[in-house]
Amino acid sequence: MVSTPVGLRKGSWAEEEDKLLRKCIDKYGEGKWHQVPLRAGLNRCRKSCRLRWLNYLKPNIKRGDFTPDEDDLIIRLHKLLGNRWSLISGRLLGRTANDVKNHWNAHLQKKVLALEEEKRKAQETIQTTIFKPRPRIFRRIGPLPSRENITIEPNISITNQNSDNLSPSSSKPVDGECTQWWSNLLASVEIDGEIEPESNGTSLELQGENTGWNDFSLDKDIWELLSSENNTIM
DNA sequence: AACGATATCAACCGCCTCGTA
DNA sequence: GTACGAGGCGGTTGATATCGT
Repeated sequence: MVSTPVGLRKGSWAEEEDKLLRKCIDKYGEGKWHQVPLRAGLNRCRKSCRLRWLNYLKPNIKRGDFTPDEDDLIIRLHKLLGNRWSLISGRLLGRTANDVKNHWNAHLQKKVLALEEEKRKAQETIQTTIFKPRPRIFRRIGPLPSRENITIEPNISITNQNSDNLSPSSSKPVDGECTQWWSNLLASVEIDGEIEPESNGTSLELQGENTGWNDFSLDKDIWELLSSENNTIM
């Protein structure tokens, strides 16, 4: 055994020391740890006595392997609380903070890291199969329609309060932000239409007979989302 | 059987908080 | 307001056990 410069014992506890400490706690109860070494007749520091009692001698301390349920609870609580071992152990009947901490460092940390890595790889796999939104290409066939008031069937009207862009002559005033979005959209129209519009099963082909637009495609989901708002874009 | 690597866990250390004088 | 001591906590260490070669 190692001794401190002031003569206090360190290192593993002997059976006799455990007996003395147990007897002392039985007689005086827990607490007043500064008095325990004297009362018990132990040549140990107060902290050493407290630790030995809390982590080893205290009744109802659960020994043996952690159950899967306990593992699961520790992982969840650690996610919530971080390295607050005393709080975590408080939710696990009979387990000490030291036990939980050791178990985490020896087993669960690796397990959690492995799971996170697995999850990350799975996420990467999913991301590689995601279809990115394609640019919407509008092709004009025929003359541009008047911007005074563009109506997309059935009841979607595009109007603008800004006289520099779309005409204010429409029946309903429009929200500035939405108008800007549409203005930008319209400004991006390919005038000479060299690029063929892409077509797939998820896009919605619309015929704009009255608008001068021969065809354009819009993702169906987006379209439905937009048109669900009373079929009117502001 | 011998040895090194790795895992496990009890114990220690240093710091922080809180109560008290 | 401040100094001090006790209690408590989390990080780290070191001894021992177990496993693989």
